[in-house]
Amino acid sequence: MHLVLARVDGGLTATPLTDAGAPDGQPTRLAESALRAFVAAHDGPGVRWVWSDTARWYPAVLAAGGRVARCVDLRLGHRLLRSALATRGSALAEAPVSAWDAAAAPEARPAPATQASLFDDDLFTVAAADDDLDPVAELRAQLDAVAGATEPGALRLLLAAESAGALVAAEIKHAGLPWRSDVHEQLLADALGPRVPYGVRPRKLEELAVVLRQRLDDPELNPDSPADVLRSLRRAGLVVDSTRKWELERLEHPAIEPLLEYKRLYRLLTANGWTWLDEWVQDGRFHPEYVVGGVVTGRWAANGGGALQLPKQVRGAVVADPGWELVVADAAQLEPRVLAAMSGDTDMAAAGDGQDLYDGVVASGAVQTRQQAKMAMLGAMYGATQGEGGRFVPRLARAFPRALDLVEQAARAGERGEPVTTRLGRTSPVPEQSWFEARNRAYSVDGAPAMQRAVESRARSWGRFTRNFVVQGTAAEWALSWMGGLRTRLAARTDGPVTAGPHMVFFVHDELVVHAPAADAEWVAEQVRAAAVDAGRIMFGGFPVTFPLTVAVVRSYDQAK
DNA sequence: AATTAAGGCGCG
DNA sequence: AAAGCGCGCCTTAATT
Repeated sequence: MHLVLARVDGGLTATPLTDAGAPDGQPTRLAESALRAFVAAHDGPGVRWVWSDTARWYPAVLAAGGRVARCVDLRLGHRLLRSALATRGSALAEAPVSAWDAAAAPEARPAPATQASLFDDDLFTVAAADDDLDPVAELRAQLDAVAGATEPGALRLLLAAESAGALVAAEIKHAGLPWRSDVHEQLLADALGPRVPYGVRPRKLEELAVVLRQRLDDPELNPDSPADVLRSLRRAGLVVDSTRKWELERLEHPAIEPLLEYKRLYRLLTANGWTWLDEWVQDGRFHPEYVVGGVVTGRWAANGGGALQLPKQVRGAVVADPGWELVVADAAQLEPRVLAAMSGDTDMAAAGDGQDLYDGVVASGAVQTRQQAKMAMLGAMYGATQGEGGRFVPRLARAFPRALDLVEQAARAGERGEPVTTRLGRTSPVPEQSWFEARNRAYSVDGAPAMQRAVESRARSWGRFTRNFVVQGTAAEWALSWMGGLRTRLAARTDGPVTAGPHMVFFVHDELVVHAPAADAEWVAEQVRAAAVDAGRIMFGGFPVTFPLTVAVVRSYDQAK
């Protein structure tokens, strides 16, 4: 059954509906402070909590020590179904833009918890009223759209996975990634020197700056300014177009080594230095705010703190609590495996069966080395035409025609301005109107050749986007299925708050970190693997593709891999 | 003073 | 001239 939560003048209603959306009893009226108890009393295997936005409703439940098994995130569903090819023409897709199309309003932040407010009902405040949103009507519209869709089963999986992901994201933010500030600070001191106030150059950087000015014979050089550095390098007689790392690495000059070191440390300081630590780590936890579906392909984005760019350099500060372990799991060569499965390429799937997929490609004879196999595979999925990647793509196409044909077809569709879809039906955007207008103009009687070249270039660019969309998006669906399944498995282990037992604390596209009591760690590792097997079946049925993981049980994140 | 663009680099 | 995909976020430099 569905239990639809809504906010009405000063309180909440919970409206029971059947799985099909029909009335299933009287709505219950309750006070906001009663939500946690109500959830605890009514949650169960057959229940789906329906709400406007997980990010607005669920934090209050979590803060009160509660949790839910399943939910329907209406705003995420709305966005998927409005744009999906499979629901084109549905009432939901045809309706004018409404409040459901707006981004979710930010979560109402409870006042900082004081000793008194910890026991105050105000802490459980959910969110401001969504007066213009009718979740019951919206749920029915979504159920109707799915029922009339060309592939309702896939869409149901997609919606369930997206909503499960929303629960995971909220729980990760709630629990936080264990973070040892003292370890981080030691690491910064070792690399940069003693802590300095914001705006002051740390000792190690200052020393490198002195060396740079001397070796470039430029006493005024500001190494923080790329334009300044570029001028200085050219004055020293170096032929260089930018100060990008890969370009500098090709140069022979005594200033290059300290310059690269300066840039490396400067990056550490500005991205994950003392300022970051002060702003993002509280009470031994980093609380990443993920944006579910924040990337067009369906990948998550992150808001603040750079959760999806956590440098390997600082992962040593991620340390399990005493008596706990981190279970770090990484899906090996996820995207090529997804491509093999979605294209039905049994040869490519076989290349990855029970081994590193790139090694399997080498064993197939298509290329000579693992590095070539990797470059070629990435090149095929990204649309490389030149360089190391582009060079070996044709060999891959001969060895694995079905897989390569799938991405090729996606690229052609994109070049024509058509949408493409993932395995479960997430649909790519189409180019802006101006893209089509420019194309039509270029191919009309007065289209200049330069104009046509520009248009063709834009078309190929969009084709590379759609080429990658189908693979990256389907991989994101696999990852959502993996996480959602793991979440259910972990939840069955422990009652009570999410953080009482093993729980997810970090996620980066194809990698997961679970914080687990030491006694549970091996069990968790098994569950992580089992969830990956489940995800493969959910997405690709009986197709013989495997999704091997590297799983490590470690004390700190840097010890994995 | 505030906003936008460009350069650059971290992650997958 | 074009150049393998998707992001977020830091800084400096340019613009309003």
